[in-house]
Amino acid sequence: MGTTQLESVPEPKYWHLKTVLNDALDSEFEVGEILPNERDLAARFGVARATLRQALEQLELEGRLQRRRGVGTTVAPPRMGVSVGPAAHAWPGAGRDAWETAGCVEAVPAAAIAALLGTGADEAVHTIRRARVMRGQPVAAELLYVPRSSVPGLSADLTPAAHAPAVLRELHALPLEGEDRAVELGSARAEDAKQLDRLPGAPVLVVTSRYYSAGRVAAVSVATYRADTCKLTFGDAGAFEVTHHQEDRAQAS
Amino acid sequence: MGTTQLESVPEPKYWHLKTVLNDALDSEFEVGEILPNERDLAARFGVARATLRQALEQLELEGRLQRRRGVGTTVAPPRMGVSVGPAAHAWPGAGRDAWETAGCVEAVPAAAIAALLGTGADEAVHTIRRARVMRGQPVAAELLYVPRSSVPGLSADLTPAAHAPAVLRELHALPLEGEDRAVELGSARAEDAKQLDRLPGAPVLVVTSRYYSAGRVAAVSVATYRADTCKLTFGDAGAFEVTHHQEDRAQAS
DNA sequence: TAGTGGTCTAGACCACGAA
DNA sequence: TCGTGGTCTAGACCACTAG
Repeated sequence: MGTTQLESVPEPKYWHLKTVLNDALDSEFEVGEILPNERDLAARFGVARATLRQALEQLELEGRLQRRRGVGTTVAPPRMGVSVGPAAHAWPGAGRDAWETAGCVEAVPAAAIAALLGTGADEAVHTIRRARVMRGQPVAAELLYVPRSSVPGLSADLTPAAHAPAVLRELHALPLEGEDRAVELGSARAEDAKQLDRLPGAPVLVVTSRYYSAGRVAAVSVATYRADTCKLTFGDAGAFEVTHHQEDRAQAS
Repeated sequence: MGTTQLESVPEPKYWHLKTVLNDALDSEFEVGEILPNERDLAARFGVARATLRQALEQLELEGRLQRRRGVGTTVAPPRMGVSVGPAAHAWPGAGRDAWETAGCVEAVPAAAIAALLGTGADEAVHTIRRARVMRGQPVAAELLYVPRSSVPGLSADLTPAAHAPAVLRELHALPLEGEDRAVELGSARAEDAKQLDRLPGAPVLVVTSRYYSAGRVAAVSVATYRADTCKLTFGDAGAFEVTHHQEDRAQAS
């Protein structure tokens, strides 16, 4: 036939639904506004609830929606730009960063962490758990590993409350020579999820950083950022001022 | 009662299933090996196929599995470390990077891109579509936006084949003063998905870069990386040599 | 207690890839 | 043609939040 193909690859329902909802969010809803519940929405669009949920899941992954059990689905604000350095080479937690220390223990890290640190397989290191907070929301859960050899001046007996601050103080006194970073997609484990106020399995951006001093790795940080609410920024120039909504429209066009 | 709670928060089946499968992948399967099909696996674990798929989806998101329609589910190799600069300040595509130009047009970009570039809302810019290939696999689809004012020396009439190389040549001749970067989670649109050999909606890491020259934004790049197969690396030090499997075990411990 | 999202089931059909 | 993963349905029950 001489006619053009109408739809050689028929679009899945949930994909079309996602587009429709995305447009509706731009034109008919305000940030923070609550959507109709899933059963009503599914009925309104004439699909099964599971199909609707497939569309909602994608929109949540893209940071357009926020869903909370027992509450409802709300329109998410634009993603927060979160600087993850290297902003004028600095030790983690130095400066006026909103990091909150949640605890500190000395423990043998996982094999992969020990490999990054260059420590022995059975060597205990200072392990500091921290939370990063922006605009009153937790955005990241971090585990900071500091070998004992990096902070030799540490006094032997410390109260739990004094432990983390003392390690950080010693660490910040070292000359920082360089840093390394890697970013990959992961899913939140139970402990991190709790700290991030999300369910286990929520998508996160895992940032693994190595800090160098005296030609060695002086510390390693594994920080898991909420992928739905955060946009990680790198580099020395100013933060991107474009809003998330504009970027979405850019992608859609 | 004086007994401790057994499970105040009962673990979802798919979550437990994911753990079991993850361990099995480490101990009983080789990279590239094909798993039993979903119907058999579901029956073996005594769950519905949808529940099994929920576990498989998470494992695929974490880069442990690769699923292809009509073929089957295979054990994925460790994620590739992909450098996304700033590696000795360089224009995109300079050096021996495995970028393949797919096309080039002059078009008015989306409003968000125009805002990043600082161009007028109706101003056409050179738009180059490229693919980044590593180890024979496509890892990223990129759109590179170059305003006409950044490459004033460009001859007016160019054949389509000569267009992109000419723009890149002019761009690389400029002095690069700095760069900006942001990383966020997104889902692949149809065009990018095709280029990445994935289905639309596949999770991607969107890297937005601004390149500065003469105090202005000389080019903007929006690159979407396959989130399942890529680990983005930043910084000047050598690449992380830890394998993905080790990292997974580190997370799990 | 009522209403929300989260989990789970047992089916069905479709699109794709390989033989 | 056959087996695979991808989509979709119409239910059900559970966990959580708020009033």
